[in-house]
Amino acid sequence: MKIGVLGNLLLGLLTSGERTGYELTREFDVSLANVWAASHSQIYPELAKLEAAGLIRKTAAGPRGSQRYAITVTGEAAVRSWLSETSPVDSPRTESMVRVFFLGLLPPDQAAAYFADQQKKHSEKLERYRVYAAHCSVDDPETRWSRVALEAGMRVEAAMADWAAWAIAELERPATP
Amino acid sequence: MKIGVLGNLLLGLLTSGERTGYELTREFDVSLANVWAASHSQIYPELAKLEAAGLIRKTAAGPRGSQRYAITVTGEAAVRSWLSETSPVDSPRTESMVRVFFLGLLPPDQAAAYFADQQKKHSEKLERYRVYAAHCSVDDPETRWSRVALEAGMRVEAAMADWAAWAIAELERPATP
DNA sequence: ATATTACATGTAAGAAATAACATGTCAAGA
DNA sequence: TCTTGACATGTTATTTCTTACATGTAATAT
Repeated sequence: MKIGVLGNLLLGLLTSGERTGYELTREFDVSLANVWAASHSQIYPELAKLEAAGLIRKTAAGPRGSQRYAITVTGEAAVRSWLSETSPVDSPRTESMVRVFFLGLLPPDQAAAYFADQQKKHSEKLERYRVYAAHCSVDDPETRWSRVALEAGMRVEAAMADWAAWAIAELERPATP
Repeated sequence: MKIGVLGNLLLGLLTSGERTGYELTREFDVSLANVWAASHSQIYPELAKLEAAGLIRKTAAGPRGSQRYAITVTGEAAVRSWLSETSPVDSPRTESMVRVFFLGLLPPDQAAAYFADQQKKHSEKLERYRVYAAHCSVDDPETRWSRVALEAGMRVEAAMADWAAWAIAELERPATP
């Protein structure tokens, strides 16, 4: 039974305490969505799979038929081994960058509009990250790693917003021979 | 017959001239792989699908059973409409950032080693981009959009390399109360 | 009372992606 | 001649992801 990134991500979350599927889904919606998106229709079956593999187990049943899951000793070993014995493989699927390659198919004003839109989106995301980062600190063991991840997000969004501004300026600039 | 990002990407490439499946595959390997990865086992069936939809057509058959494809008028209309009438949706799948959230499960030296590894990888990628960017120019209509995309890549890789260095420094720094 | 919203968990169908299997051509060098 | 490597195109099985369908509970506001 092979566990992928989503499975290990769920295991990782459960190392910091028990959760229901619903709570895990919400954690994806609010913070994890920026690095790895997943909807409840993926999460519930994955939890069932992890349970079948003995990596998590059900603890108490809550109010509205909610099921609380806790990580098992085997599960903790699995997530640790994933972290220390394998290397991350990022395979990019960045539609917004794909489009850049084909902007020549659009009239120049539409190409410029594309970058303006990108600049806006990245600036807004940067702003959201900044607000969130205010609640985190590398000195707080609770929020330390979120803060480190946010730092990457903020730097990347700032870089992308700057890039979009650069692109707009470059497109306006008369060609230098 | 709905065309996804991969299909539109292939159409986009074919707007700049006829290609074989093999040539398209290589273009993914060398440059496009940085924004959208695809292997030949995805590309060949997708080409068949695009042909069935009348968006591309076979032209000459080359040496080793190679098939050359050209975009049709319908195909060009399709890729233009994709560019102008839809917005990009980037859903992140960044395993390397996922892992950051769980570095607390590893001993501190292994966490630091993770960032050192990330710094190395991003620096190396930046270097590769720089080499490639030397062959491109925004003033050259042939390489203009590659150059713009590369600019984003270089800024992001630089930001990520800096981030990794920052993270290492932060982890070494004694906590400020 | 009733309606709405948030809580809570699933399944099913289809699309997309990965890894593996499978086959064959042509050129260059040993 | 033979072998290696680059060229060239497919299929199959599996996993992963998205979208939509489907159901029901508890709290709050009207």
